[in-house]
Amino acid sequence: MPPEHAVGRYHHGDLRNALIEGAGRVLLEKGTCGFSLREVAKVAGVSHAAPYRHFRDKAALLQALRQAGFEQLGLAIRTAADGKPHNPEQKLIEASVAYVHFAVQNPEITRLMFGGTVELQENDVRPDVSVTAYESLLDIIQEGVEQGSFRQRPPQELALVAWTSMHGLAMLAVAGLLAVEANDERVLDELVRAVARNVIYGIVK
Amino acid sequence: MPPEHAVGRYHHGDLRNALIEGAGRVLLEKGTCGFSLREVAKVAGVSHAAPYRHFRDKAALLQALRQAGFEQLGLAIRTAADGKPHNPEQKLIEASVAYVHFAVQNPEITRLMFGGTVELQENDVRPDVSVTAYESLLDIIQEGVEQGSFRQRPPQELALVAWTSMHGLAMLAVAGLLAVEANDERVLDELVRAVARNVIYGIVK
DNA sequence: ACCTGAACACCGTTCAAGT
DNA sequence: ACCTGAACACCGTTCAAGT
Repeated sequence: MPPEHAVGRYHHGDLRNALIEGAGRVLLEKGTCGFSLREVAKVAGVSHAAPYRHFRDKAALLQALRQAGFEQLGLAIRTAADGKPHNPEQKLIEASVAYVHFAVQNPEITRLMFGGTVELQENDVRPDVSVTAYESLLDIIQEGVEQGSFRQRPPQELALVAWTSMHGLAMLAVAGLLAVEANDERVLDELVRAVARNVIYGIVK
Repeated sequence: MPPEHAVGRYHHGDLRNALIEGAGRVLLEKGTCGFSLREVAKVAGVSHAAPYRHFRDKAALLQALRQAGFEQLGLAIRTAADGKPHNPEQKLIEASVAYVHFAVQNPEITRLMFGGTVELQENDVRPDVSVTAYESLLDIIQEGVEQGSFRQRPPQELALVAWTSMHGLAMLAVAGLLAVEANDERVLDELVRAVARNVIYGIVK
């Protein structure tokens, strides 16, 4: 008789969530390449074959982490943009800061999300989730175009420019290729704002 | 007696270059995570222990590939910018196209270069090489600032904006997150040009 | 229904031993 | 000086067998 809220011995309670949680920890300390299903199983206190009852394979478990990451990032962007009553320009800047923040604070998840290492299985993947960041930007841009502060161009085009630039900054920061000390949050924030302002106001005179 | 231009049997000729060459092929078909030293050895026709005479470990071999990638990319950018006698704006656009082209045509190398998977060993790595792309852009920007067509801002700031945006575009393309069919070169080129133009001319009216 | 243990074909790395 | 083969501690995945 198994129930009674996670009984004395292992039949487990609910593995699956324990696996996802453990996978997050393993990913954090080993990185995407060093990530091992056997270690996740050990962390969760089950045999190395047990995870296969809950995930088709290693890639499926990583996908779960990836999806969660996309949702977190989307939320972070929207929260930043809706924070205070800004004009579209300021919203765009705050969204950029949030984007880069997420990346720098979750480098391994970010690599997993955008590295293309995990093959996006055609099956049960909703690719629109991965594009949530872009869509949040699109909303801001649309507002700016409508109220006339942005150029009269297709919003998708402008949103791509904004996405592209904050994504590049995030990726360079994660890769450690920015001259800035990435751990100094103040300096990084100012860098992000400077880049975003330049994107908004352009490079030419 | 070993010499006489790579004699009959294996003492090898010059392994090391054979390893680098084989490693490129293995990386191409297996990706950074699937990349295995034992397979490289097999491809080169030697025992799985032989590579250790020439590279400290697996990471060192990958580093060699990474360095080569940075040099290739830098060259591609400079070639594109110097191609025809452009003004700085056009140079920037052509450099962007070259950057994204390199990424899309060498996705695994690009991931290796910018993924941060290989720990940059403090030792014999010249990190400036990795930044060659940025410096090529800096040259173009400097020219634009001096002749007065770009804004009167620190060239490093403007170059970071340009780098950031083309890098982001390249990374999104490699990750397969652009709505565009990445194999349609024409469409991708136009997308790159559109983004670069927007960066140059800004988003606001 | 959920988990285990053994098994298979792979890894990276080291080290004595061969030429 | 350069390479091999065996050995060790790891992998992912499968499958019969246990509760």
